[in-house]
Amino acid sequence: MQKKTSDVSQYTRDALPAYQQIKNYVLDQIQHGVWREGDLIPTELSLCETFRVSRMTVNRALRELTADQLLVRYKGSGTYVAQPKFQSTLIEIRNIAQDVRDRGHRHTSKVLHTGSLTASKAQAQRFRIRCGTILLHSIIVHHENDIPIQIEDRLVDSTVAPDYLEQDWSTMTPNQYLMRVAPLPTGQYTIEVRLPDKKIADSLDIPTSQPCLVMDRITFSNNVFTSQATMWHPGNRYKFTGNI
Amino acid sequence: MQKKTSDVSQYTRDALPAYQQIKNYVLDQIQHGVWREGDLIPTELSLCETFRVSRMTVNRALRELTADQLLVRYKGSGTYVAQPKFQSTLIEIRNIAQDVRDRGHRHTSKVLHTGSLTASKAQAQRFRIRCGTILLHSIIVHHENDIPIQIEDRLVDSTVAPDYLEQDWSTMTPNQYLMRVAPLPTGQYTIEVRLPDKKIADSLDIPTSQPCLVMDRITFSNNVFTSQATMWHPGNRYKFTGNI
DNA sequence: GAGTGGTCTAGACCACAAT
DNA sequence: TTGTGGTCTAGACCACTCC
Repeated sequence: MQKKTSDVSQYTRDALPAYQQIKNYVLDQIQHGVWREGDLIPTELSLCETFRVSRMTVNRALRELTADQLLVRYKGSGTYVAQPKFQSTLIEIRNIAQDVRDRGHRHTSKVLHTGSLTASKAQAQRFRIRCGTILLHSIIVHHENDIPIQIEDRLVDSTVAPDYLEQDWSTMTPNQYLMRVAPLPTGQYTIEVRLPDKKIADSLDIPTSQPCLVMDRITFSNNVFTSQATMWHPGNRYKFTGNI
Repeated sequence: MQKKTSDVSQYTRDALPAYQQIKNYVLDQIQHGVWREGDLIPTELSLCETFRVSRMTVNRALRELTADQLLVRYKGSGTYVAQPKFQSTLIEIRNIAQDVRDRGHRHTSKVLHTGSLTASKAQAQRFRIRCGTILLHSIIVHHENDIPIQIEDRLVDSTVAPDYLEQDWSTMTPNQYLMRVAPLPTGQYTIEVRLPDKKIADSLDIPTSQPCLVMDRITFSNNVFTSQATMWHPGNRYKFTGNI
């Protein structure tokens, strides 16, 4: 083990191309929180010495990670860890009523329920975890300017985030928290139209006859299950927007 | 003008990096139909001579286009124009009823309307085009196993695809066609819940009281407006799925 | 064996940022 | 002025495909 320069022998052992080994090294530094958002990372020449390769090889690794939006690079300045892309997918919930209005949105949230349970057989299969794994459960209503915009029903793997239920959701959303403890999320989602039950309708301040936009999302970090969430939005007031 | 090797002087004039000039050249050959899906394109060494650059520069251009899924490359064989990717975004419409069923889906489509119009002031602003630009208009119903799954109401810029209305939609969807004439699409979309009018409801074989999942999408290719589409899906039968 | 893409080197010149 | 990333060269060796 060295001090200033990390020991990278674990990355150079395998038969992968050198540029891929460097990419894996950088990815791991970010994923394990050694390098955080906005941090300046080693220069190309520094990585050349560390990995004993030419500059073009390091350049390719860093250029590809930049194309993947994991790094940002500035000529004359250096290479930095990028801010994570917004919400994981297409999410960015727009208030139809206030679409034309300015900003100054005030976000508040209210915890309706917290608890824990053990994964059922169906959940275990769907989440690719062992049956009986402890899952932490939260139901939170999010408001924008005192208007409910989302009910978030979420399950979190307790082995990934044992302190999940102790967080203060007035200063941080579950998404923000999970992006920190489980970066580089992958997963699947569905979007559909559903009618809310009485409890959900009341919490969203809508009648049970009002169809909702429902997003269901399962996320993994490093191929390990992190969280599952079902998010309900009143269909008369909100829509999803995104970029391609 | 040359014969076997194209005249590429129009690409090498500007001050762009050499690898970008080569990328633009390849993109144009595909966009203008000179090179079509599955075609073998010139080798790296051939492009080195054409553009008078080193192999690493050509390699970078072709490698980036491969990462963008526009080309596929085989060691020992050559570089080919890729088959266009499916739907542009997160789309992949699942039939809830047949979710568990096998494949063997049969896709058919029926053209409800075609025509052309000139861009209104609002459209011109929204699409970033000049007022009065000729837009080609189509309304198509897509069926899967004879069940209507989507109404696609689309506007296409006639300068990008003047022969749009002459296509045979039984062999190709508008999306597939547009991917060929305008590769690397970018743009924005929204997803919302809406009630269909009588005409849309009838075409989708649902009552007007059935909420629909509606996706609206504007696409640009090379920062030039290509197309806008509004797509209606019956909310009781279908949902969107995707990966993060 | 000839041709292809996949990777890599050890230099180089440049534009730009920080100082 | 020094250090950074952006680009480019003119070679090289390799694995693979096709003949």
